[in-house]
Amino acid sequence: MITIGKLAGLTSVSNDTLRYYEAEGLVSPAGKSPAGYRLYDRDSARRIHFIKHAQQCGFTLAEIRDLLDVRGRDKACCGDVRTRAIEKKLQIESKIRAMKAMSKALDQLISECANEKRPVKECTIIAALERANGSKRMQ
Amino acid sequence: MITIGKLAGLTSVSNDTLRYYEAEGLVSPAGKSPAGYRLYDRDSARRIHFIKHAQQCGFTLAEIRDLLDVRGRDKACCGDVRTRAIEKKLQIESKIRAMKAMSKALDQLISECANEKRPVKECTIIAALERANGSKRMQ
DNA sequence: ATTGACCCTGGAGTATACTCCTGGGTTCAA
DNA sequence: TTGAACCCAGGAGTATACTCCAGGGTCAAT
Repeated sequence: MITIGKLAGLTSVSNDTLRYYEAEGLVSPAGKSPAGYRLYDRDSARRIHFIKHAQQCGFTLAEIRDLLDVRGRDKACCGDVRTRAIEKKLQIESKIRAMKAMSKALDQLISECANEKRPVKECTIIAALERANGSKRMQ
Repeated sequence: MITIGKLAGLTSVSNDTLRYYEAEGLVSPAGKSPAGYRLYDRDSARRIHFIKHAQQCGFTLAEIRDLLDVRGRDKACCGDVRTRAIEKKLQIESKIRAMKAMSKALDQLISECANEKRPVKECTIIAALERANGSKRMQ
């Protein structure tokens, strides 16, 4: 059983973040000392690592709470987890598409700008952004 | 000169958003009626369209305020705008790379999961996320 | 006994881009 | 003249994931 500071050091998150995770129902200490200090066990550390890695995979804390819940359920099967992973991957790919569209729109704007010295009044980038009905490249 | 509601209708943003933009220094009405109603001109509509399109290109409101500022400066040249567009494109591409890494990590997790019916205790996805030191695919 | 490092609760603050609400004044048509 | 539709200011609320603070208690070593 370790105190909050030790767990924080072990997992590279702050004490505040651990308390925040507890408030959010993600990780609870295994017990409390007589003085009211939080005491964590090994599973707590596993849960923190789980949270951090899931975040790196793009899951929000709410989704991670759900995953942790599945992880703790006896009747749950691998497919329950897999479904969530696939769903998240689709979300991420959709965001990537949106960002690629932005990147492409910017490319167009940048390449259309022939003369950097031109006064801003004649700037093609500004003009393109002002146009009432966005051209095809901006949706 | 049109009232806020008309401009809102013209540009497909809400009255509240227009007032918010004003508070943020993005668009100010050209004047006010005796009763204190905001009165907008044609340039206001152009500015709103500008804001919306720049948002679609991934610029934040703070960056857009800066772009609008450049747009209004006589001494500014096209290069000032172009530089910002290039910078934004780099930011977006960096985000795309991060999201592709997430997508790839999820792919690995999903493909490693051989048996969907397996109980969650043996779930390879859960296990991978718990591992203390993330594997190569998760950085 | 005291010092410093640690822990506690509860609440506020951060960033972004709005949205909604309260309580009131204005404009216009019937 | 009255009612609907519009406008105003000021402030609070939304989501996300923390971070920081005040004011206090606890623990180990000296």
